[in-house]
Amino acid sequence: MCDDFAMDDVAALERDRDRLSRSSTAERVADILRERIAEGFFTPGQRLSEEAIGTALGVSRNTLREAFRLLGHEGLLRHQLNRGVFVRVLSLEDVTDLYRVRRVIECSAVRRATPDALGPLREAVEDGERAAAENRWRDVGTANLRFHQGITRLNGSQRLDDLMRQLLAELRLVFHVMRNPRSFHEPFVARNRELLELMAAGELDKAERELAAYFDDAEALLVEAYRPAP
Amino acid sequence: MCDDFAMDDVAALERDRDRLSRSSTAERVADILRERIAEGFFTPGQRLSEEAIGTALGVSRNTLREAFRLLGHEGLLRHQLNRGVFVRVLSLEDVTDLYRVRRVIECSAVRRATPDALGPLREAVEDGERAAAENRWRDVGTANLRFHQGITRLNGSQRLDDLMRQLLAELRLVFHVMRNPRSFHEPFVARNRELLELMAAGELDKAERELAAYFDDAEALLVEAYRPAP
DNA sequence: ACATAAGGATCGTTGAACAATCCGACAAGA
DNA sequence: TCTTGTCGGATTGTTCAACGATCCTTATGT
Repeated sequence: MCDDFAMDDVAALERDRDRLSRSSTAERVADILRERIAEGFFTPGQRLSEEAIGTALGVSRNTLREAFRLLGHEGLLRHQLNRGVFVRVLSLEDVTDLYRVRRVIECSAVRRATPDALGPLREAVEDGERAAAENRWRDVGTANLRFHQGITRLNGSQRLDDLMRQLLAELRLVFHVMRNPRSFHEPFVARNRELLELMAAGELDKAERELAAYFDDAEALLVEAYRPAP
Repeated sequence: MCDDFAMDDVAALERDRDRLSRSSTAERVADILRERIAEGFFTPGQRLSEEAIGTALGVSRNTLREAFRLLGHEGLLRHQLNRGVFVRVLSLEDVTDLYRVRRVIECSAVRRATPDALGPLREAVEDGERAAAENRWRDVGTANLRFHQGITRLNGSQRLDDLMRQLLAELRLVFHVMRNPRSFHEPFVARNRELLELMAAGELDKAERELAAYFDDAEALLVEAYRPAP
């Protein structure tokens, strides 16, 4: 009888799991498009045709339009009335603003670092170092984004985590335009390690100053080289 | 001839301005709904019926669904699959997170205050004081929100301004649930004045500490009294 | 009282249709 | 040759009708 109750309980939980993953078609289409943009399949400036994509994905235009609206607020798409939807091309001002926000959020986060919260950051740093040693620069970039998402999480705010996820997705659009990702990722592998060790040692003021300098350098490097199509 | 060119130039620019303000019906519907939520016409927890609102506004359900998607990301609406769209009810955790974000953003902003940038803040403080003297507590709340949007603007970041606009709209949902807005606005009229004067005097460290204490107090007051419907 | 089935309301999606807008190609005029 | 105007085609934005799926409420049976 106690065993019977446990079996029913487990079955009910499995049904709940099924419900958690249900989503509307519009949301699933948005997921697909989000991934395709992140991996560079759809490139900055490209127009997303309702007709073509609706046909390719086997969904109606209305559903696709809902999906486009879902992505609009994430800074990935730009709607132009009567002309369609385009993958965003970030301006130099956008890049500058991205870094301004990152300074505010990530420098605040670093001041809250405790050694027991650094596990995921350590992992990202190690993954980045490994990928760099093997010349996998795309993977270095990915590990770097994880490192910064991890820093943000030190703030302990869901909203800031969500915002940073979006900012890093936008930044990825910037990198898609760049010709040589190695030059933007390579210098920062060692600096991520340095930041991590400063935080682990509790030298939080120093970590914050180092992170601010890091952003100054990263921004200058990017602004110097970023050439969005006009 | 040189005069003719100048006249044509001006006329072309005016036409561009007309184009700037054109928007799709879905966007205009979202604007209307956003205002109606902000003013409390649609209240937290209320379900927004596609049928009823579509009929009332004279737009099709598809257009309305697009408008709902536009508002979803602003934290004003909550989609529930197969059950409809509801005006968000913020949880206590939401309130706590809102204040966490505000501390990060607004305390960073205060450190950047310069006397020549304080005009709009001064105006908001004065409007708030005037409204309080006349017992217009809703207007006090509005002036308070303007003051804080003004603080955020000191960061000089469009993205942070947009984020704060959204956070303050969410906070307004919290106030709609509260029974006595006066008790939440009154103590902060004088504290806004104090913050303003500290910034004007260049005492930025002190202003930042005062703002952090302000948020601790405001959050505690709100968390103590906020009772969202279950 | 509890469980089950049925009915109604509504959401999610599809597809067709039409009006409006935009862009490109081409022709005409200076 | 360059500029302007016109037209046609492509596409977007919106509406409408329809249908299946889901959820909630109500009714019925045990």
